[in-house]
Amino acid sequence: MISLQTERRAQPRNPLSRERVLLAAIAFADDKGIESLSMRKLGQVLGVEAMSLYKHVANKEDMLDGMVDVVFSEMDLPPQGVHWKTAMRLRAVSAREVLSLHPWAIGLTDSRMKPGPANLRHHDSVIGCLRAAGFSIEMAIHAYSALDSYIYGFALQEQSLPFETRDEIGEVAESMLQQFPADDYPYLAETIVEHINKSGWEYGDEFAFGLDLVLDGLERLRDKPS
Amino acid sequence: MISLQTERRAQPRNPLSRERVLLAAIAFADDKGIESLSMRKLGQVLGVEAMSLYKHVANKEDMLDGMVDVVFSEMDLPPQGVHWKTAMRLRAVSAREVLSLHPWAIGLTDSRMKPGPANLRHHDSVIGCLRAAGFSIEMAIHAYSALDSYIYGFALQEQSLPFETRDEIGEVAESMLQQFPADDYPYLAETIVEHINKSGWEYGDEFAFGLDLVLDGLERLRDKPS
DNA sequence: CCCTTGAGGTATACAGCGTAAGCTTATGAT
DNA sequence: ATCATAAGCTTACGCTGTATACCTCAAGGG
Repeated sequence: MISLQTERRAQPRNPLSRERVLLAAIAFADDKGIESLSMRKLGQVLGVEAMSLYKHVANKEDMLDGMVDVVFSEMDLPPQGVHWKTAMRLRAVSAREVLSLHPWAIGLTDSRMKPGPANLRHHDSVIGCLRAAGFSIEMAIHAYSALDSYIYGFALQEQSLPFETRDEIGEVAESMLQQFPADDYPYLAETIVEHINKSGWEYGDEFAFGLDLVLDGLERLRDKPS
Repeated sequence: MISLQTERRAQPRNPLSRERVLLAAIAFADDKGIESLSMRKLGQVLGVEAMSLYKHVANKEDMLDGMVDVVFSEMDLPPQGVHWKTAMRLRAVSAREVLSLHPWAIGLTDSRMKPGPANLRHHDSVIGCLRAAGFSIEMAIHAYSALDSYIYGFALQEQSLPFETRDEIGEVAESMLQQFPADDYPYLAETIVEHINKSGWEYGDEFAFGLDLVLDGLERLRDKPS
């Protein structure tokens, strides 16, 4: 009896916490995909019954919100003390990197309606960087909207590509070209055959092109009234 | 007996079809939200048992794919015979419009992995427009990636805004400003108070700004090697 | 005209889901 | 040692997608 107690105290169950739940859920989603993340399976991973999770999380929606905010907290904020373009580029690259590490996050749009503290902190920091660089409030809003649209849109497209590695591109391209008569979509076929399928093309490399397009455009407009 | 048969023939049950199922599903999702679209409820709307739907649709995933392709078919293709910038602007505006009419479509990223014919047709047409305007294959890929990232990203942000009408902006802004001490996110607070909450600001108006930013940038780079 | 046939629709059933309600157990303060 | 409280467990309910087997009925060939 007493020995049992001491044994138990020797290895005390370290209790769950909201943070442990969120981190486990993120790891699960990264690994097996968000669509197969269920409360029961997550409980199993944590050595716990499903209902125990509800002591640390209001419900699944709340858990997803929390997961998204953790993801936001992983993104670098724009560093201070450097040119605004450099700062914006660094935070954009970091944001894309994080979003591609957690591809499920971009799809949880419900969660973005209730932004968590990390999300708000991120927004504030970006706007602050732009304002400090001399952007008017109006231009800062324009700039933020344009940049974030591009970043999230790129992450969304990257995630929904039907291939993940370079090797897969060839297979997918081939099977696509077989499916349609190749005359139905001539330009698409040309693009695939002539370029995508050759050389070391990777979609990820496209990110910098569009990002610089937006940043250069913003620089030109910075001081114009709009 | 015979009269019964003739009566039945007078109003023959017009059978379901894949198209009718898809259109009803789209209407349902537009109306009640994609998250509450279930096979049983959809069957109910169509006056049919849930399992009947499976005669016209392989499974729910296939149905969602089909819905997304219908949405793509609603987007205007870039018109021929006008300046490429005009054509691109028109198709971009149409795409955003369609995506904001069917806000659920942008989140169905799984479906974009198996693009339907309307989706492929759209891609082909856009690439064709750029190539005809003198873009190299490489530059056309760059341009397409940049434009679509911006369009989808904007649609995604627009959808995940916590307000839908102008009136709601004020309420949301007020409740947000109350929630955080206002010193935590000073720039965010400033932006909300000084600009967003005033005047006739609407997020939708931001679309044109970023779009022209990208289009102008592309024009400048069109003939450069990359 | 009858009979077959196959497509369209139904009935039933099952495993898995989120989670409400009430219970037991472990922990930390008194 | 006691006891309040937090952590975890059990059970149960209504909902989901869909496999399987069945029924019904209009169309076409004999």
